Amino acid sequence: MPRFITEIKRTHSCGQLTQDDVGKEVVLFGWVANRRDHGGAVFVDLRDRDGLTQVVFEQDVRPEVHETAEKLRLEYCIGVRGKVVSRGGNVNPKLKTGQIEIHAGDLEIFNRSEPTPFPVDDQIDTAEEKRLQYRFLDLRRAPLQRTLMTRARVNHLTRNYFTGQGFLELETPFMVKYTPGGARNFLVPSRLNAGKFYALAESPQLFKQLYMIAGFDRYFQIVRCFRDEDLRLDRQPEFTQIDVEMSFVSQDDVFEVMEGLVRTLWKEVLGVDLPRPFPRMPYDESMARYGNDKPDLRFGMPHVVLTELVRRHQGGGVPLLLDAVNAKGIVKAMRVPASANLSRTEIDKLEEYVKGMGAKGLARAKVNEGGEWTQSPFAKTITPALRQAVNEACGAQAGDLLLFQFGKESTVHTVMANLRVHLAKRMGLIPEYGSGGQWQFLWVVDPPLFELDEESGKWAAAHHAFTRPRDQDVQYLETDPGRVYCWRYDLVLNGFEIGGGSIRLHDPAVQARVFQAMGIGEEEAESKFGFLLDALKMGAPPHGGIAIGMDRLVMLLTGAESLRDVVAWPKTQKGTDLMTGAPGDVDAKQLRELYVKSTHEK
RNA sequence: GGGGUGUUAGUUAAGUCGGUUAUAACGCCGGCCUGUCACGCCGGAGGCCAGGGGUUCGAGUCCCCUACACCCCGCCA
Repeated sequence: MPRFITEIKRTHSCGQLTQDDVGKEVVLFGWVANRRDHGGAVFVDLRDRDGLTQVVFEQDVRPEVHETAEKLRLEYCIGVRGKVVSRGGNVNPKLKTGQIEIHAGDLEIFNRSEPTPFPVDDQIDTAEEKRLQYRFLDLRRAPLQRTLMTRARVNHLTRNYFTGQGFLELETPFMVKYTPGGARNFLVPSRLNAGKFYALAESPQLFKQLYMIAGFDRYFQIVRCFRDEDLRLDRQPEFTQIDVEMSFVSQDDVFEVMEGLVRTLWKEVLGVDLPRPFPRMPYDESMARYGNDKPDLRFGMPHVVLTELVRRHQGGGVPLLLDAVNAKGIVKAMRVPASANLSRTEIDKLEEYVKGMGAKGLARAKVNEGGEWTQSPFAKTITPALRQAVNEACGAQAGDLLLFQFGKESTVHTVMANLRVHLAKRMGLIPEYGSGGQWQFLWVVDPPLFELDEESGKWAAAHHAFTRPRDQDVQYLETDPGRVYCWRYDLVLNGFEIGGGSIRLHDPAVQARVFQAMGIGEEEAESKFGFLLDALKMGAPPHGGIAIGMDRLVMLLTGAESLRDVVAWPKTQKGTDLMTGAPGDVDAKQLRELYVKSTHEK
């Protein structure tokens, strides 16, 4: 009897055969996705990454093969040889291959399978903990296979696109020098240099700039990055960036190249034509209207900043608001349309929700026909003038609910930003994936170069120290650093930051003034970034670039609910790998070789 | 570091007001079945109710602690 694999080669995939193949002798390899044993005939749905094909084993055609087929169980890995037969009027419309079936003449069981800890089917309702523990089985399921195949396609299309645009795919080191500030680094102890450490690169940032200075002109890389920060739904400790840098470019040039990439991906993967150019919004407007720099523009409910209004009305009879304004805080409101129809209980729940984010409470006002407020802590004391002004500013109609936050600026923004998204979900304003849902791309541009560090009172680089300030703002570097805006940009899609970059500061003289403003002395700058500062002095070209969060992009592209669904081997929220058990203990000997001693007490 | 949700059979869930033998579906095991495709029928096995402590005559159920998973704040230039 001939042997599968060595003598009998696979001829087709399980998603390939159609009516046109009827009569062919074919060989399929795959896994038993389902079996239906009717005694004299056994039906098996054979699965590979391409699809399902029904295979029939009949007792009175090949008794010995049928006998083996009776032993088949779910997830057995098998090879089948047989004839493609039309199913005539008995087609299965749910299957791509539903017009045909295979009448098996030969069968080999490559490997049996123990009962799997959860069903390997398309309906994923297994606890994620179990899925991550048996990730290889989870990945056998069609939805995850489709996602990873899309991811592979994104990789391929990206390489094609950039190569076609004259970019060079160049590599950068993972093991780099530790630099304080920014994201926390994973550290790698050096065996050959006692007491010294490498850091795993949080991005190729400085190296890609050095490629520009070296003259490579156009660089891209699909590269793994590492950051030892707390995890989120859209954050993994190791993640992949589509990293890009270009010489002799303006912000518009960068946008054009990147919009071209994104448009290509959406067209090729989804068949969607994205409008061009992508809209842009100044950073300050984004903060004011949406409370963060990554607004989801698929729905409205913008914030209304009332700080000036309250100031003008000297509090308008509401001491709390006046206090907030006098303490350099801000006041924001959001109009929730009457249609939301929030119950008292629901609003109380919202209050608990915002308190979890540091809010002191959730002031509210129900607007009635006359524009008066009810169910509001402000109702009794607020002056009609301020009330009317607020109603007008918010565009409040009878039946609407106004929600307020006031106090520390950053808290107000965070709370209101999350509240807006929370309510939109509750109100069903966010289109579901595949429902003709919109793709709201947005460039958030023109942010301040510095932000005030609340603890130290010092100006710190809002992004990194090598972002180019706007030429007209350079004059304020010494006198009013908060007034200096810069060539920094984020690409936002549906409320997720999927990329960010900047035009770099290539002028060493301005660079020195930026460090000065941040309180970084020449010596400190030299020790941290000496090599880059040297390089900037030796004919550095004007340059800029961007990095796209590839995992996030694929997550949104595929409608996945979490980064973990687009990363083949993800970590849990505590950074562990439930399959391998990483991170784990190491031998004392290894630690000694690395000059490392743990201070952890068990 | 903080706030929230959850943990019951291999899986997904139910379990009322604290009450005596903890249910169901799917899966698994045995048997029957030649047109199923969520196959069907008959029979069966399967439980440290996450772990620990407490309240109680009595705890899956109430309280406290811990662990793990998930969501969020902080953090992530």
